[in-house]
Order: sequence, then structure tokens, then C-alpha cells
Amino acid sequence: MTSFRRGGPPRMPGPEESPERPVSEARLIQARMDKLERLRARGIDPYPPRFKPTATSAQAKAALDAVEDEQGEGAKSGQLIVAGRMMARRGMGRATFIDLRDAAGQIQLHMRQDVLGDQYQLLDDLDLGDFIGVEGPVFRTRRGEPSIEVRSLTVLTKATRPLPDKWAGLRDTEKRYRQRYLDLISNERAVEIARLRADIVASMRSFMRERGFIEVETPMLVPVAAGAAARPFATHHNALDRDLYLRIATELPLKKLIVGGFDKVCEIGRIFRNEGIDLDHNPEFTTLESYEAYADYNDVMEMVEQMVSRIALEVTGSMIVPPGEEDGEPIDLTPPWPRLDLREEIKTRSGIDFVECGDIESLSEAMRERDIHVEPGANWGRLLDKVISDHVEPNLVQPVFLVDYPVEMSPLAKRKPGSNGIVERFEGFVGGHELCNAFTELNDPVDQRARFEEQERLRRAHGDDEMDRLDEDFLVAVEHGMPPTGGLGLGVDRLVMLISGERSIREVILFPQLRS
RNA sequence: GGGCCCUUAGCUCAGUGGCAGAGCAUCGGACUUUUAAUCCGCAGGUCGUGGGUUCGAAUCCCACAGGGCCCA
Repeated sequence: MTSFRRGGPPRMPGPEESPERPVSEARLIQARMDKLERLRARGIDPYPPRFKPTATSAQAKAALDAVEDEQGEGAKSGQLIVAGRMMARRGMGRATFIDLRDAAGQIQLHMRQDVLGDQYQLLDDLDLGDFIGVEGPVFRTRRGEPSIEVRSLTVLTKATRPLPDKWAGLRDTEKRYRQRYLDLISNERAVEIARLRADIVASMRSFMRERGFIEVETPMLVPVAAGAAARPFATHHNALDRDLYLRIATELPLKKLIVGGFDKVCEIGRIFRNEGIDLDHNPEFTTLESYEAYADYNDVMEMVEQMVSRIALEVTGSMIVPPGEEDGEPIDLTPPWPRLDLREEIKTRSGIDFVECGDIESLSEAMRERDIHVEPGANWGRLLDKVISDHVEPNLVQPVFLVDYPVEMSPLAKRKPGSNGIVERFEGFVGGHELCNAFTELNDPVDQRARFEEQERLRRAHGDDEMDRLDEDFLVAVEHGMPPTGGLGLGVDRLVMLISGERSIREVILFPQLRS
């Protein structure tokens, strides 16, 4: 380093600047390391093991309000101890103002040389980003700002890297995701969303518990990644010398628990799908799955609309949530949600009747006529899915349930009595996106085996490794008898997006997947 | 998988062929009720990476990486 000091204490020796680090950044770090060493030279531990605040910033302000109510203007509270991070600093010679932030908020500190004595010199070695603890009464400054008159100052943690700019903050999207802690420090919205997500999950849990569901945890490492149409992540267990997969759904083990005699089970957990990353897909995401014996898909619809609307009300105070798109309309989650017949809805939106276009050729032809992309080699179910996502889904802004799906798309759902090729399945759509997927569960072991075999056949015929897989253990379980059951899968990340109004799944996941 | 846009100081951003800039932060100095404190002064750069065009490239071209958006 070529810079030198013209005054002040001599520069302490520090670690060499690493060659790959820009010099200017190294200088900022070195300046802080120098201060760290100066603190130590004064006999101060920059990382003391313990410190017990007696109040948060919010409580300190409340204490001032209380004493002012009693004694009038100019009153001072009793001595309090508060700890937090230095966010801003306004020095004026023998007095300094500091904005101290803790989890409850922020409070101003007033430090005066004549009050602090020798401790005032500690300020020379403190920077924005450092944690400090202070003790003193709370008073109100001339400008009306509640402030702690600091009588004692303790260094709690010296930060050796600078924070993002206090005013401009941190905008760089990549940095916000990769170093989420900086996002949380700089952007209040990041904290809001994280809290909102925690509230949503807590509310969901209590809803399910109140309805009598027991929450369980099932394996994430599985020999067969079954229960959904998705490509899994593969891994390997060394001691067993066996390939394993990360689960793509929690469906099959939960239904085994229904076989085992639980009548209401659910799991809120992470699942993993080896697929692309975009605005609403992250390779690991969280779902709620629930299974309820002696319920059917109508009961599940009722539960979903109750649950989603109640969660929104509990965490935001309203069943009306912000539009998911710019200049969109607010979304009203108040139940009941309309039940729309899938076949009719596709017909209305696209003019295609999937009963009349019952094979790949006629469906492909109908799609081409309407300029819908036909993926070469795709099976019938996947083609119809494309029609739905192109022509139906985007129009479903206010919450609806699409009801009664073709059996080809639904290998785990029970056939609807009196219909041909239709199963008792629904998907919930809100804000133009799928929120959940549910059905009256297939519990006929012979039919279930045939459906899995058909999936395996389709996988081979179309080279489609996203087809669901045959899980022999699960079939054996169902062969022991699974009572009539209504099941649900609901995307927790999607729900957080819905309630927060965020368009990107990366905003509701604290550490989203990024390229290396 | 295809197309478009972005990447400049720690942070936020200007700069579109001719000396690399600003604000904040840092560093030095003044200042005992400030709050984006103020004032004076200094320092800080692999212009994402690698090639190319040019007398001369942050700027134009190509490739790659990361990020964003649109389409599939």
C-alpha cells in the first residue's frame, strides 16, 4: 500500500492485501483491521463473549414516552442498556450522534466527551457496521429525537468489512441474493418478506393442527423419486453403495401413513426438482401436502379456500391481496372460490374439447390451428397441459378451482364415478398461477399399479424422464388397504408470492439458487 | 434451448472513439443537540473476463461468465 498517514497513530501491521482483492477494498478492510488492533492495544476485547441489554430500541423510546407523560417535557428515563449495530454517525468534535439499530428498530445515541471521558476516544476506532452496547438514560434532543445519553460504551463486535451505502442501499440483484444478509441490512422489504413468510407458515401450521392434522417428516433421500412428474436430483450413499434421489414430492410416504391408520396427516417440507430456474421455479421449494381419510376432493377444496383466506387475513389483516402483475387488479381470496369444470373452461378459452381430441394427432392438430406450440414427442397429457398453461391459466386472476381432469394427466387420482376417463382432481389457480393440486386419492391397488405401468410405458415411449415412477413399496402399502382419502399439495413459496404480491420466487426464498 | 438488455471505486450511479468521473463510505483536519449534519483537504479503478478493430477502446466487433427480462 502506498498511502500514508500524516497524523494520528502509526499504522498497525496487518495482513498483506491479497492479490485478487481490489486495492481499494483492501484499504477499507485494512483501515478496520488497524482499528481492531488499536482497540486490542488499549486492552479492549473487540469480541467480548457476553453482553446483556436491558431494553430494545423500541422499549427505550417507550420508556422516554412514559417518563414524559409523568414528568412532562425535558424528563429523562432511568438508565437502560441497549445493544445494536452502528448504522450512521454524525460527529461534531466533542459530541457525536450515532444511529443504533437492533431487531426492534433504531434509536439515536448521543455521546459527549465530557460525559464519556476516556471512553469517548473509542469512537476513533469504531465504524459503521460495528456492534456496540451502551448504557444511559433516554432524553429528547432539541429536534425532538429520542436519544440515549451514553454514559458507558462497550465494543461488542468489530466489523472488518464495510456495509453497503447507508443512503443508496444495496440494489444489485445478484448481490442481494448471494449476500442476503446485506439485503436484510439495507432493504427493509427483504426483512418484511422474510417475516411474512414465517408468519404464513406459522399460520398454516396452526390451521392444519386445529383441523386435527398431525404434522410428520418423511424421507428426503429416497430410492425411487415418485409421486409427481418431475426429474429428480441423484445422489449416492457410500456405505450402502446405493444410488438415492432427493424427493420430488411427499405424497407417497404420507399416504402410507394413511394406510397405517392416521386419518389426517400433513407435511410442510422442502422438495427438489431438477428443472430450470425462472421467475416461479427454484430447484428446491416448499410444499404443504395433506391427506385426510374419509374426505374427497370437494372437502379439500373447502379446506384450501378456508386455509388460504384465513392465512391472508391473519398475516395481513385482509383477505384482499395485492395484484401479482403490474396494473393488475387486487385479488380477493374470500371464500367460496368458483368451481369451474376443466373441460368447459378449456373449451371456452381455447375452443378445444379434449374429449373430442382424444388422441395425440387430433389434439396436436387443434393446437396448431390455434398457434399453440406442439412439443415434438410429447404425450397427450403434456400437450393438454400446454393448452391449459397457454390459454386458461393466465386468465385465472381471481381464485378459482378447475375441476375434473383427464386420467392421462393424473396417475394418482381416483376415477370419477359415471364418467369416462375423468378423475376427481382439481387445481387451484390465483393470480394467473397454479397454487395447488389435489384429488380424491386413488386407493384401488390394481388400478394404481396399472397407472404406474402406463407412466413407465410413456416414459419409454416418449423418452420423457419427467413421467411419474412406479414405486413398489407404495403399491404394497395400498394393497394393504388405504381408506377413501382426499389429498392436497400446495406450493408454500407460491402462497408467499401471492400474499406478498412479489412476482419472483427468488424474493420469497432467502437463499435462492444461482449459478456459480 | 433462442432473442434482447445490464456488468465502471466498498455502495449507488454518470460517462457511447481522444487525460477515468460524482455522491455516500474510507483516510487527515475543524466543530458539544445532530439526523442524508456541515465545512476544508487527501486517497481510492483489472471500466466483468479473453480476444479483435483502431494512431487511440469503458465506449465499436466477437466469444465467454454472471445477472435481469421476453419467448420456447
